[in-house]
Amino acid sequence: MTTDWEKDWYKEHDKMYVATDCIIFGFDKGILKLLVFKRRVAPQKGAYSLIGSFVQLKESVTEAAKRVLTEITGLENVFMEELRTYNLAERDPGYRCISVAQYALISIDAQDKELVESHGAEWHDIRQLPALVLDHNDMVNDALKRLREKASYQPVGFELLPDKFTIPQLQQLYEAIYQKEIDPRNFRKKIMSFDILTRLDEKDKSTSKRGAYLYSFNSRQKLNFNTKFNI
Amino acid sequence: MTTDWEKDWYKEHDKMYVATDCIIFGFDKGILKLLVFKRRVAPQKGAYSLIGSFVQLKESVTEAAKRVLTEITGLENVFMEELRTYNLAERDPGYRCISVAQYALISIDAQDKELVESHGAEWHDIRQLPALVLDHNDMVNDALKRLREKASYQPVGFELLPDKFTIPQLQQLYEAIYQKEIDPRNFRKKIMSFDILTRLDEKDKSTSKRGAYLYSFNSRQKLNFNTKFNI
DNA sequence: TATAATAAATGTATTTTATACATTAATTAT
DNA sequence: ATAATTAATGTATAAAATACATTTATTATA
Repeated sequence: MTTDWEKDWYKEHDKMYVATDCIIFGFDKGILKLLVFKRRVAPQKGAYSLIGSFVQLKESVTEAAKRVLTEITGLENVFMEELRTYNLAERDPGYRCISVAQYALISIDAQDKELVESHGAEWHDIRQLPALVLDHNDMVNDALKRLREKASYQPVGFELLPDKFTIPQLQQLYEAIYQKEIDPRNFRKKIMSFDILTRLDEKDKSTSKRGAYLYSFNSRQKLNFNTKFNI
Repeated sequence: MTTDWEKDWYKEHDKMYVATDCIIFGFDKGILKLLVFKRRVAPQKGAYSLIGSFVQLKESVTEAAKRVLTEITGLENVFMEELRTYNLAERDPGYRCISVAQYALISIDAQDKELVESHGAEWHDIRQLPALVLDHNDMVNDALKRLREKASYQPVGFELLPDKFTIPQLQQLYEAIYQKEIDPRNFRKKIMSFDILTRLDEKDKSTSKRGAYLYSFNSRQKLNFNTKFNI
């Protein structure tokens, strides 16, 4: 395919490390959380960081992120989307390394809790995060911003809930994403208008005597991209 | 900062080439255009590609993109935003190389036309693009999609117009971005409601006897992010 | 077994925004 | 003076967002 001449042309240029870091969101008891881990190896042993990995030559960046995510949470087929690259020449004091940040939404109760703990990973309230290494706090802030933007024009975040959830739980999730209160009548009306939820014949009575109906999420295929979703 | 032990830890991992490719949009005579260039060197000499460069160790990805953009168009301070990475292990048949795609919006009449031509770069109607090398056509399609999304929730694309422009020109731009006709009464009403344009005491009479008032764009600071911009 | 307590569920009126649509105005060329 | 041409404008209707209070189902307990 390429001639030797062409390969030489490539070789004139610089190579660098490419990493990927995962901003992993979860939602538990009304609180939006982030999975961070306490580094057990150098560099920066003992410091908090996002979960990440160097990208290997044989794998795509996406594959690298999924590899590390599965390794730590036991989950596969997780919703994950590229956020952006962090690419300043001096961002990593060790070597030149760019990082492709990706954010993931996972259902906390689907995770392999022991596996997570065995890797030194911890769930932290998004409003009270520790200082993270390098530019990882920037990544988290940018990911949160992206999540809010995305939620403003399409239903989002169902990946953060268990398979069966109640409308009040879904509302709590939106309140956690936006960090503001939402009117329950308007919220329900809006969500229902999208026709993406199926009401089950089951109730969750853990938070009220009356109980709230459980719903499951329909495939999102029918969603019109231009749907306005201002809540 | 880092110990030798830590440096060894880095060195266990793979390095790769990091490139950046620019999806450069322009707007000329009512037509949305893309700047592509005919490669004068291997690999793929003679083929069309986006304008791009390998990222050097001493520069950020953003700097690399601006370097090549200035080199080819003579422009500085161009609007440019990261689109996403293209990172499949097998995307480049030569060597492992990921590309950070960035899209730029430039005012065609501000470019250095001769410089552009001297680099073999050409403006092509976005609706009739030639086949581009590697995954560059994907990049263009994704960038167009992003541009449309962005335009749906905030005024965008003023960078594609000269400093002074008329409302009909601005409408043409939106029609080119969305590839559909827009009602001129509703368009004007909507644009004016944002309070981002200043009417000048000058008219452009190149397209009508009556002439259309020229406007300039106010700083976008006052824009509310949540502004709905469905046209 | 009646009552209190509690969160879930619902409806309506008002305001804002989007959409659809046709005429008049300013200017130049003839 | 008139014809030709694009720019500029307004209004009525439909759809969506917002603000707001009461009833319902259920359990615990008096």
